[in-house]
Amino acid sequence: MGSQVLIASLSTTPQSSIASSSSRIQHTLAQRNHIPAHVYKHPAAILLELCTSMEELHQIIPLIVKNGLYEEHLFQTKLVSLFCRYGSLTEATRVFDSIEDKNDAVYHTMLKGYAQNSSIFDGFSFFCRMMDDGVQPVVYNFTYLLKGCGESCLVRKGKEVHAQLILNGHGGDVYAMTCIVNMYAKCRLIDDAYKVFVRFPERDLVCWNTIIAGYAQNGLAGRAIELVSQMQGEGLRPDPITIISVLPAVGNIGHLRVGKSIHGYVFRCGYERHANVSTALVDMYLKCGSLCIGRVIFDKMCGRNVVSWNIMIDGYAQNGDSAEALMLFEKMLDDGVKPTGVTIMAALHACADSVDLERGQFIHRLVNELGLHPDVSVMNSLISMYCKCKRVDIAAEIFKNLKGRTLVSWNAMILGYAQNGRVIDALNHFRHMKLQNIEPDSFTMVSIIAAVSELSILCQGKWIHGLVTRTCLDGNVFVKTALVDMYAKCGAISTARKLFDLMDERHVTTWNAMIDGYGTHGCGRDAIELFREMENGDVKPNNITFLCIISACSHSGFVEEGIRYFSIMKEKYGIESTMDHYGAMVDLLGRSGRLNEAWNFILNMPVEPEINVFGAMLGASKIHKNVELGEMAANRLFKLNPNDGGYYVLLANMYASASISWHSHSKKIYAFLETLIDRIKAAGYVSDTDSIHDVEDDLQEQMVNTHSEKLAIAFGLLNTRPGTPIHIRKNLRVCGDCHTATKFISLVEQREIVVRDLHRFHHFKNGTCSCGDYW
DNA sequence: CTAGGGTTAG
Repeated sequence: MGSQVLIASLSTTPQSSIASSSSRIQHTLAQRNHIPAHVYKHPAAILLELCTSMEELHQIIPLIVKNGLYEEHLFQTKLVSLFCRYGSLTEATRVFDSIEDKNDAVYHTMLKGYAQNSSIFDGFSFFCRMMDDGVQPVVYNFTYLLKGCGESCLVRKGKEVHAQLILNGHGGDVYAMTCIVNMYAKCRLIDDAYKVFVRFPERDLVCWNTIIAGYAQNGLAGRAIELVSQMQGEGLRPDPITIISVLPAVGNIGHLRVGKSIHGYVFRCGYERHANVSTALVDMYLKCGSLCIGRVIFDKMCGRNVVSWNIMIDGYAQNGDSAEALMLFEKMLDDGVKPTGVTIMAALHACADSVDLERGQFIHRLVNELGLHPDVSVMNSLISMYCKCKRVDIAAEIFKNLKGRTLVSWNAMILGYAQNGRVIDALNHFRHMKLQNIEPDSFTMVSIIAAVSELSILCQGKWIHGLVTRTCLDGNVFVKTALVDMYAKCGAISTARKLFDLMDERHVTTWNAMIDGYGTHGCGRDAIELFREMENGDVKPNNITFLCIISACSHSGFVEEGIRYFSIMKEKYGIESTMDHYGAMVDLLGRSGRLNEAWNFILNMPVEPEINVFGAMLGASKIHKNVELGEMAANRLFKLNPNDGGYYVLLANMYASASISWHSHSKKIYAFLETLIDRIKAAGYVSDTDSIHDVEDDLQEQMVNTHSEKLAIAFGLLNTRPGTPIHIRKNLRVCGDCHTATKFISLVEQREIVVRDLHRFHHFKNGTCSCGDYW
């Protein structure tokens, strides 16, 4: 605006009146005593000082040319500098090239432009040209290059500059050496950074801040905090930048006590007026899990910027409070704050968590309006959101059109397919990714392993294990956990345990996977033993751990133990129950036959029971043939969701009629099955028609005898060598008759048969089942 | 032209 007035007046009024109106600027310029007064006093020089955008610059240039000032070094250098600042290296270079007698200053300015606005390699090329042209570099020229080396992680180049500086006798220059420390830290060579730092003859606040930020950014939070104390021991007081550098580290290790003491210091110094300091405080509290304190600071801070909003919204999203995250996001839009890519990613995260497709699509439109579609990270978040909302089709379309896909994009898609049960698509996508020479990472492998686990096919599982080993990703704790889970899901529970035992580092999900594995295999004792081991270790159980252990107790009939776990969850670990925990408890009580207790448990729940709770009640009523409670549960179920009620009825009917008659070998299988049934009947098997009603008597036996699991076992026996264990997977609960029949088959055929049903594993061997007829 | 340090993110 100031420039606009000046531009207007420059064309109409004498120079002197304009110059007198900007005496402060003129004074600054006058200090540059090597510049002739007629140049620095010229109004065009003042205009350039006030210039704030490329548009204004383009308006000023004709005036400079018209006044014959274009030949003056001051103007040439200033133009090069401004073009660089506004990001146009082309125009800067055009001005630079047109200068016939270039002075050192314009070389230095051009170098700065290249180092900051172009690839660091262009910076080095220009540096070489400058040397060839006989221009001697000054110390600060190296600092431009060092910054670029740090940003691009170019250690080799950085070390060259380091050597150059030492050779030129700048080893004691605090400014240059601080740049070196920063460069090593950014290149993740924090030890090298520290070696340079300790050799400083005198340490000022800036170099301390550099090394503190270096440790913080390299994940060494404790060391960063330690250095702040050390710095204070040397009589230096942390400034806002020290605070902003160290707080993320405090948050990362969740050290609330240290965070609070820093907060106290900030308060005493009055630093909370700095928006960035308050923002860093909010971030720290959120990362330490103290959402309320973070929110209070956020609500009363002045000068909230988009980063503050982003941190707050993401804080809620990360803590699972999607509703509050989205509420805040809308408030931000209402306040007229323009979202950035980070905002959008946090909001999409919240949409995905709450499976809110409608809002997700609104944000998708917003992405286009804001012109954020070239941001690959934002597009990756959209892919994840659509996958989570079961719209893999839309996600795949976005992926197809995505320019500059990253590994994250591929991972999001693979995970999406895996989570939506599209195992084949997941594997195909993985194959395409490798064909394009994109190297998988631990995230890729976790998704692929999870997808393969779905199949419950042991040989596939072993194949993926081999693949993981070949890609050298088998050291990652999450990959190993996925493998433990996979072996358990493929029925190889002892292999799972062997892998678990071999792990030197275990995450809470690792324990959960193993406990759940024992649970679904009916090894309740092992699950309880493992939980005890966990309680004595360093890893704290979470709400999923309790879900696994309660369900393990349920599968093995350890009702009292299950009840105890449910109570210590809240009392000892302060973990609140979710709807899944209530469902697991109803299952625990109901399955063991304590149906009235289960019903009372539902009536006494502090929150409204949802579908899963009544579903468990209905299932238990069915097992124990309690029609009265079963109907009550079913009624509540239909009220909550009529469609799901239909699903349950369908489930019951399908149970009796499922078959694999489509199979090409069906005739052969049916014939074989007939002889098999005869053989097990000879061994004492009696067909149970109890579970089928409304069908004519003579058809009943035939229907039961052709249940899908019997057909599948027959298929397995026909197609594998004698003695090979047979793995069967069933998406419903195994029926009583099939269970009995399978026991007999395992005896007469001398085969180990592993059946995975909707809830658990059954290991049949020599006429008995691992579930002890309890499931 | 005339130098060095900082915050959000799968």
